Amino acid sequence: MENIEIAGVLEDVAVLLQIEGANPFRIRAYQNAARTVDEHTTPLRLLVQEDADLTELPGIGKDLAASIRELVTTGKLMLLDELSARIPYSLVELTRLPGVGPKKARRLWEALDVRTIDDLERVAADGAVAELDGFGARSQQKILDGIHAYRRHRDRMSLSEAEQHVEPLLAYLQEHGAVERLEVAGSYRRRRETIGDIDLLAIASDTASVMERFRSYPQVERVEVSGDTKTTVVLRSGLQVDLRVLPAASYGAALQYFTGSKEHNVRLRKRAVAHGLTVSEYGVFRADDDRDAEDRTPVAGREEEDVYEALGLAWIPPELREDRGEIDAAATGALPRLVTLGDIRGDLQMHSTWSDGKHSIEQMLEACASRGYEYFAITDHSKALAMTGGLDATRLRQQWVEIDEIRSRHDVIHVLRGMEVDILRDGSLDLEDELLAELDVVLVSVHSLLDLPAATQTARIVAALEHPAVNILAHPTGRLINRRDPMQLDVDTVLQAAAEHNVVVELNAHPDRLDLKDTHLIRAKQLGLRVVISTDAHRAADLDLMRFGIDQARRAGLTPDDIINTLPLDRLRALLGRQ
DNA sequence: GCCGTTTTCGGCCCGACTGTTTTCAGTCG
Repeated sequence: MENIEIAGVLEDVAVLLQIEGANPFRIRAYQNAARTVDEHTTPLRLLVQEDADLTELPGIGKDLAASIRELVTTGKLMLLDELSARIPYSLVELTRLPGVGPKKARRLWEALDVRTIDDLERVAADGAVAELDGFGARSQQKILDGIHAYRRHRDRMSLSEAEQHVEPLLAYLQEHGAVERLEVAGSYRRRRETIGDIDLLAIASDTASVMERFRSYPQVERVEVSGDTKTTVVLRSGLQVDLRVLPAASYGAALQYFTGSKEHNVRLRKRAVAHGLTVSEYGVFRADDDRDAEDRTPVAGREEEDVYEALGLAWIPPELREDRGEIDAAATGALPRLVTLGDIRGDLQMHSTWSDGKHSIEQMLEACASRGYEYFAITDHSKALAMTGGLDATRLRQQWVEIDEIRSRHDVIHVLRGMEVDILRDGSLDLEDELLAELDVVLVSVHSLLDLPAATQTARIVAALEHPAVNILAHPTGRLINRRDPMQLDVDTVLQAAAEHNVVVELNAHPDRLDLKDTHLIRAKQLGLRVVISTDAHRAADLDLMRFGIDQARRAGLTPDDIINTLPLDRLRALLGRQ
């Protein structure tokens, strides 16, 4: 059982406990444990095998350690069986509908025998929900709308897609004269790979007219909530957007609060309490200040930096705000100097017309040069990927002739001879050793047989990494966000093999891939691995996707030193030299 | 159910909005 599955079971237990009306702190303990498990970079099943002490993990005590052990060894959890004997397990899914929480799920079940979303849709359509105490016609309609939306938008939107909806909205709001300041907070600002909804914050001289303009945005499909300080709309794209208009004195506190994450904020508030302070979206206040809210004088709140400073912390970049140790680092001056787009000196994965790229090597060179790069690698596919026009030995040598000719005409930017070589079924490489030895940079990756069993897939990739010519493992898990799950793979074993054989792991910057993901990159860094951020461009414009890779790298706390394509060419070449 | 530079018991983060309430519960972030 993988960590994500264990975490899922613990989350379900928490929901069932909520429906049952259990002690809220016990519920929170399960939620916290689920998160710890989900974020843990090594599979807990390995720790269980080694008989490691699970109570060393944050939020895991004696009972939860035993539960995890039970899940890993038996695949089941007695507690869950007991709970689902009393409450239908399917009520858990019901609580994922907007407006339906544990209490309402229970009421619907007890009064109307609703167990599934389909049940709920039927009784709501019949009008039975509106008759229940605590429900009405509006909440019944909201439930029906929620079911519709749930089925339509089960997946979170990718960050890049969300940007395409948010940027025009920002421009539209900025045009309004009353808007003095406007920013996106939430997971969008933290640059998470997918976005649930959008949190906008604004300072405005005339709140009501800004809210009116927001509600009138042409892309608004419906208005969910509209009050003095907050309006929520749903755009035609299905994206929910909240706008909060705030006084300038609390803007920084609100920006901090609504940027989150929730876990980061919980940790921050606990720290505040320990310092005799209290933090809310209105500011930092002294805990002993018991005047009415509007009479209190904030210690800080106007700027986000002030909020952190009041708590004895350096300002923390939003990408790090996931409660993964960043608050301690900010307290001790140990925050990493995160990589930026400006640190990048080249791009080490892209395709040309020699295989499935849309532009010639010369055109890619011009595009890289215009982005200020010192070098780039042409890494067309190998022959196993016939559908992409993958290169065999003969055509690869022909490509090198063209590269040599191009090199002779350009001395500002350097072209590296590379290839994205397919890893075959048995872990061998799709190119002869003599040619591999003549390449400047060798990427290997899996494009076929993505559904092998985990042990087989892991062994296949590890075997490829053992080949002495390999420099980079490209898009290691093969996932496509919201479209294709990662390969069944023991990522930790693969990373350890990469470390052992001096192979660099790729952070594929394409927003549909972002592979490796942030937690994997954190683990890679722990193992001392180096990372390359590459766009995998198939056309010149794709080179601009680099920034999504930078976002993801920053979320993992990576610095320029962790990333090989921040190196100047001579040091990069030395690093890529045969091991 | 977890946790401990006051603690092994007694805490555990905070506020807005909605709908159905006639003073507030539930949900959400």
